Amino acid sequence: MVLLIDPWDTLKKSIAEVLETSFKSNNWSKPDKDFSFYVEEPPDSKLGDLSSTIAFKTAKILKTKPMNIASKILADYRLKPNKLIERVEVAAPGYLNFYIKWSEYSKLVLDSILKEGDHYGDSDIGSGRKVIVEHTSANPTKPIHLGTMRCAVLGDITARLLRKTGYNVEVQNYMDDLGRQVAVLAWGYEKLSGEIEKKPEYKDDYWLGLIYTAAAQRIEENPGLEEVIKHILKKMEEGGNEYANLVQKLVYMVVNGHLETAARMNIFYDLLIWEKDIVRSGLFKEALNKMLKSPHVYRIEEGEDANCIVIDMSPLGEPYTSLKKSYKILVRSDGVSTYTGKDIAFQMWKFGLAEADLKFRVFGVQRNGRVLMETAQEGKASKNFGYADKVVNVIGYEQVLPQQVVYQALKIMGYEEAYRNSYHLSFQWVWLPEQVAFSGRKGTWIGFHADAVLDKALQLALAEVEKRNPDMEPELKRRIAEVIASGAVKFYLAKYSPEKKIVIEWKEAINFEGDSAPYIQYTVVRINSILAKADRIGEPDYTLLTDETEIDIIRTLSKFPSIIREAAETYQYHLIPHYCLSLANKFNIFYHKLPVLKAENEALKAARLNLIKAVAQTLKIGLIELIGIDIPVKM
RNA sequence: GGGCCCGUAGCCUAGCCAGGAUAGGGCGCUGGCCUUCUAAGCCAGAUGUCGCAGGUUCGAGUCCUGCCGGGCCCGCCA
Repeated sequence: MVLLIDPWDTLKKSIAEVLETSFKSNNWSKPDKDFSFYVEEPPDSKLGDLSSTIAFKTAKILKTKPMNIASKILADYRLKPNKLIERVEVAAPGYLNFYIKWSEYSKLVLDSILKEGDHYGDSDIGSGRKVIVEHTSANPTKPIHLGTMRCAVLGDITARLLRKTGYNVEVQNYMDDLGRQVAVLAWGYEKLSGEIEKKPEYKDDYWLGLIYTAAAQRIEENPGLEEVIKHILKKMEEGGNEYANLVQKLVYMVVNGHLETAARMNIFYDLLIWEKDIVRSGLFKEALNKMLKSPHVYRIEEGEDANCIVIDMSPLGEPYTSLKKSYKILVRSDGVSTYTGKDIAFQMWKFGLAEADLKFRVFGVQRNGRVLMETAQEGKASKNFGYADKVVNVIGYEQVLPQQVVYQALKIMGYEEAYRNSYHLSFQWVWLPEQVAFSGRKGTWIGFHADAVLDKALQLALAEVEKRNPDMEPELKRRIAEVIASGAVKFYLAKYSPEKKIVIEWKEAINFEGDSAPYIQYTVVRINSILAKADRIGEPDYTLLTDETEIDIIRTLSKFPSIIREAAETYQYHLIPHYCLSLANKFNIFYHKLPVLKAENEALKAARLNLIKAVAQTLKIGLIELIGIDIPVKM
């Protein structure tokens, strides 16, 4: 049984109780919302640790001045004090300020954290339900660039956070191996691989990316080549021929490159899904038959869209009724499904609403020791994949409407539950300096693909490690530099709110100071170094932790479970990086002010040792477990 | 034409969903702190019409309306 301790929430609830008790005993009419809604944090801890503005909000209904209401609540509180609250004050023009009894609360917080260990912050919100997180899903024609990497990072943190909150998580990476782009790559490989030489230092995905970009440009200049591409596409669809085999080979080369890059950032997957297998599995046909049972899915008989099968979105009202056509085409007049159609079918499969004849086999073992599976016609059927209770698709913001269409389609077809449990985690793309967009075709990715950024970061990190630890053995230096470099880049992509566009700035992307992963890593390394010097921790007396820097740490520590829950429930994953920064900062302030090993007495020393141990432990959960950034042994 | 997202100091950003007390960080800048637990750190300082204009409210960065600037979406493309 997982312990579910949330000290901050406990505190807020007990204050809500104070409010509720007073309202009841005065026979005041209840406010609109739950009492805990009226418990907030004052801007400055001098004004209390928690406060309430309930007196303002109910003044009108109760026909009394806020000051009177607040005073009455205070008087009622005094009749029935709470053991976690030191005192309550009323401040003009009607604030209620609550001061925590730190001698009690600190012990509660630190005891629970040390007892729970790595499980601090765990919850059972998911109660074992299955969630599928799809992310990355990059075109397999070039290496992953920073934009795609942002998608991967957001998806990775989503998966980690959902695991922490009690979900059974399956991470999928969807690969379009039938699209025009791979046909272009195949053509380029045939015609240009002599011209664009593979140098030994090139990774496969980088080399093929160069070929793809050159090929795309060549084809753009020679419209006549379009026919050749069409021919390749046809062969690919037929399968079992030279082109189909070539494409498979190339796509595997690229995807292996993607996986290697992702692994550098501690990002791993459970299942690779090939579009080719989806198409051949009969999934779409099966799903379409189910869709056609809905009165809102039908074939158009006349007009410009004659012979198309469409889904009528008009029952949903705005914004669909104001589209040019209030329906979406699922099957073209030539019988081929559209992207939207396929996407609806795929989403149905994720929820187990269409089973399809999908087969699976082992793709390989990842660096973290976990097996990666892939769909394959030669594989075996399995019920381990799909059948999700909840689906999170991490996809760019430009697909907001298409994704909405997919989810709404589920609703229209009567899959209300699936509709409600579908979430599109959208994010803005990463832009190159000078606001240039990433483009595979134009080759703007060259030099800004994730590997290049990581390599550049590694170089800089190595120089820093060298400067600080000249005598360290080279292999260790390199390992430490790698952890610092990849951590810095991953953190950079994780710390911004997803709807914010990122324009790459080298100084920010490869930053080892300030709001960065190395700042947090350094903090943990620092704590570990102190802990290593302490032979044994005696009997702590937490009531001695009275300095504001100590109190501030305990306060922040105690909020961790609440932050995790909020991040997971509202999909605001950047809350985690920000929390880690804030906790690290609070420790560093304390560190510069007060001694640990040379504390005035043994009981205080033990209390401080446990305090910093709790900080290190919490930062490790945040950084390693939730963001997927390792911490070096030394810095 | 309809819709979505962003606009907070020279630069980057949190806070906006659930309105509250002097708008938090970081980079850069100025000045301090390593014979004392790792200076990738800490302290002090300067820098703000929270895009603009109205409105709602006892109270607006936060809610509503209109506008401006930037990005995006509205296909028998994916």
